[in-house]
Amino acid sequence: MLDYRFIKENLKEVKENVEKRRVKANPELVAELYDKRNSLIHDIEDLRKKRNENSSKISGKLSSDERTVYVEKGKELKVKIAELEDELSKIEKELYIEALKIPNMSHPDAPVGEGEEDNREVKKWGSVPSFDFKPKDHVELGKILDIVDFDTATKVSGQKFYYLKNEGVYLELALVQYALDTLRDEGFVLTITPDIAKDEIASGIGFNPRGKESNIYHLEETSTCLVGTAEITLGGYYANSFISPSALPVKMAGLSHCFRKEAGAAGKFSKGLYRVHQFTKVEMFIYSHPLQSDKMHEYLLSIEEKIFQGLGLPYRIVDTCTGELGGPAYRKYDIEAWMPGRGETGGWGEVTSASNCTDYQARRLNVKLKEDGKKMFVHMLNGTAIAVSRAIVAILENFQQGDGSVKIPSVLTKYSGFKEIERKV
RNA sequence: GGAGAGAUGACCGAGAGGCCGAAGGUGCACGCUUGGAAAGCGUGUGUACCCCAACAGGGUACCGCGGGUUCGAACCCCGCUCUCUCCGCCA
Repeated sequence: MLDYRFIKENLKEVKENVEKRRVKANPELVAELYDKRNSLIHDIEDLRKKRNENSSKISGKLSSDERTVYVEKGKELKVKIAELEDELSKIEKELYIEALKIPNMSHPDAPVGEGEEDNREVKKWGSVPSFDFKPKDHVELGKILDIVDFDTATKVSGQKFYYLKNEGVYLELALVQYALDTLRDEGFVLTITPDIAKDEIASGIGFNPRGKESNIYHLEETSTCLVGTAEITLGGYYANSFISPSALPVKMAGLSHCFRKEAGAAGKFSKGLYRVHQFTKVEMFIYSHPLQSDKMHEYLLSIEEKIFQGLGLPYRIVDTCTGELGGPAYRKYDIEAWMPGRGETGGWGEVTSASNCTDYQARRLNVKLKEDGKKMFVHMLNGTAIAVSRAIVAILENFQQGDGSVKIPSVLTKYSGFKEIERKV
């Protein structure tokens, strides 16, 4: 979230940004509530001061008459204070809820726009494969290679679940290892994170753990949820703490499962592995000095590129437009890999996303840094190293052969133990 | 899951209704001392928010979290969470 005072003092800019982001939020109301809150606090503190003075008089030697007077006075003050405190807590609740709706400010260079079509393509890498046969999509390939089974998963778990089978299993593990090795070499601290997190952590990151629109699964009778990404568990790692400036940037990688409800997300590009309720992902996370975060953002993107270049997958980089940034991001780069099975002629499909969330998450999670006696919130960034299910889509579809077999990127073979997957049916 | 013990500032640790934002110690910072260092001495050393031009000053709150009792609560009462020990269960 943004700082209340910042909202009030930069009302014009915040309003403009809300427009750019295409979100429903009311910065003016926040500023108003903030003022109301402050004046209430002022009054309450004043009364509390009186109460403290009054009660300290009672501790001295007093006649019983005097004593009674002060006690009565104290009782009066107590009632008044309680009234104002009730009012304050209402206002604060409202203020908080309203402030939460306000998105992060946007990077001046982020393209302004509404939807996908307004994203700015900043780079293309590799060449889109041309086939001398009609390429299959990954669903069909998964079936004939006998490595992905949707039908049984639908019976057992429901729609948008899948079993990985046979080489599919090794393919997932190989991708994970490849990503982890890459990140280890980059000096990241490797972790396997919990797949469950407390609501307060999830919402600190910017996920709404409850509610119908929420994309994440809340666990009944607990105040926890299944993580939609390890961004949550990695971002919670340093919640409520100070990080020493000399330790920055803190670079962490987290392997986790990701669970997403994806309610109402059915669509033409949602088939197969592209949009599923559960997948495995290696996530990168950086706690950065505020002055370094733009640079760290580029760094995360460069690692993502390295990983996809290593896999030999053609991709493009997109600078996400303001309407698509989501609440916490200040700027976001997506990598979209070429997916020949997408639509009639193939298309780009998002495989990674790197966001600079500046201090938006750190403020709620209370992750600070003290430098020269000054305290500030750290900047938090996240990026996908490998979202396994989507990487599999791209690999199967790009590296398919005329006979339906699929060649495996050479960087993976030392982990997978095979160079290609042969057709089984 | 059952039983017990505990949760105080960066850390250790006092405290058992008003004199406590909190003794003492350690650590840390600065200064003195020294050829230099150690020791020693002195001073300082939490967080958040509000007022304010002010990292000058003032105020309020915070002793795990949330309620309650009281004129007044770190201290009393209730609920919760977490940690430790023992038992059970178990990959």
